[in-house]
Amino acid sequence: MAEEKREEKRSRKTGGDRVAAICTALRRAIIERALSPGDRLPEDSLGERFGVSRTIARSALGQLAAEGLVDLRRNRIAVVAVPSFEDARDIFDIRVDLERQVVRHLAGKLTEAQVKQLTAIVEAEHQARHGAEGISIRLATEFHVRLAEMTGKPVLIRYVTEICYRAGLSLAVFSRPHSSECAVNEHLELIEAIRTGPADKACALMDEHLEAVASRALLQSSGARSRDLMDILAPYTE
Amino acid sequence: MAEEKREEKRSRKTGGDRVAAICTALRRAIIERALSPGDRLPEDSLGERFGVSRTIARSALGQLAAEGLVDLRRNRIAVVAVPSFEDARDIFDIRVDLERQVVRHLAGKLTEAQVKQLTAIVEAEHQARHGAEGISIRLATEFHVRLAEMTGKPVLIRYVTEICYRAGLSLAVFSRPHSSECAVNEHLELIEAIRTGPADKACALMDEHLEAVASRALLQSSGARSRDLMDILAPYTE
DNA sequence: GTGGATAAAAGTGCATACAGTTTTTGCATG
DNA sequence: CATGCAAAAACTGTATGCACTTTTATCCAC
Repeated sequence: MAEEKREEKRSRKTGGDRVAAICTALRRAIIERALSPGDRLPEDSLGERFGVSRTIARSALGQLAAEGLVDLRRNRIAVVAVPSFEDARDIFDIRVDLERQVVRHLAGKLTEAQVKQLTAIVEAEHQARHGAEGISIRLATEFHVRLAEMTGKPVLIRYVTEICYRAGLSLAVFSRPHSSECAVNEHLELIEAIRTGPADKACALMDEHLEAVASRALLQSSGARSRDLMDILAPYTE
Repeated sequence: MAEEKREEKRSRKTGGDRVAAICTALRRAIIERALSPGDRLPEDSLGERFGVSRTIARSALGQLAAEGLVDLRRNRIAVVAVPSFEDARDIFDIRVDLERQVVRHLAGKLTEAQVKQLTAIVEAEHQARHGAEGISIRLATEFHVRLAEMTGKPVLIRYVTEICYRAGLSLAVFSRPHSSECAVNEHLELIEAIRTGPADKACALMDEHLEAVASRALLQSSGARSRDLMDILAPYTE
């Protein structure tokens, strides 16, 4: 069994950045909730799963740890990060600022092609609305990431992308199943506001949207799933 | 010569995160301008210099690349990143937002000990005012990083720290020798405003301060040192 | 059974070896 | 004397091996 060499198809010569490939796969698995906060990510298994050595898997984990998606402690197995409630709040605060910048740069400047691209994503969100929840969340994230990419500003893109993924992970911890995304309409309104509107108006709408997402998830359920011993035992300690 | 085993003193047993040690050293070298944008960082030399294998050096470079301080391209030697002018501008824009958050959280809440700590840094800045320029820049950066640390918010601390280092690197590219930091007084005023003042006022002062630093460096010298072939040859192409 | 020592298993930390890829150097040629 | 071009040197990409740590499983006393 161990000797099976599956996936030997690809050229295997100059494998175009396999670390990045693993990162991409894991990011997606995390945002779609195929992986949950706290899940273990042993280097061996990871490497075997992707057909690479531990070296590569380890490097990918390091990268994801730098992005705040993975928790890496010395001599310990890596785990999907488990953001605290405070972390989640801070992540959303920063996200608001960053995305406001995105909107400011884009307001009134979207090309027709860009509008079409964004609308397509929202359309996909609409389709996925009753399917697996993970897909909805991924598409919602993709909407914001794509928006950032349209600024063409590498630095801004990098930070927005990272913070969006972290926000998605935070939601996995603190939002309960069905409170997540009724936000499809809000995305449509956003497109319209950015396309036509003055920057201030569009920014305000983005603020509102993000604050709504955060509230739906964070405020009302602060610790809904927080399997913290203290909370669980609270009713019993009298 | 090659066989010399210097630095064999330390226990060598369970070296407490040597990757982080290298990162710290390089970050500091970069911010102090001992390393300049574009300088080469071969894994071998780096490893030898720090008494570790290429594995560790490589990992450190990966980390710094994730922070935007190092440029890493496949099969190519790593170099200290060379931010473009647009990057620099975007970095400062993001910095303003992040540091505004810091100030907002801290306004009116600094303890006496914290004020003392900050004042000590500014004092050191004052001392270093006529010494090596690199030291001044490091201390100025340290002031902002320490401020962020006082919020106790890990996420915010991480992003502010990273963006401050990137800003420092940007200044290395775009600010000319003596335009950098006359900002010692501004730091003192900031401490005072944050200690006493209402959040809005302190935020405004921080905005002003950062905008001033950016202007002194970025606007007036847009490309002063941009050793871009196109610029250098422009006068000759008629 | 329950607690607890202890040995096996599973994993990480790191150096090293080797294959493949630039980059440099040295040399012959026009 | 510039210009290719080919061989050597310098580096990176990745797998693997071994030491050390943590976790899990085992077994024995009580």
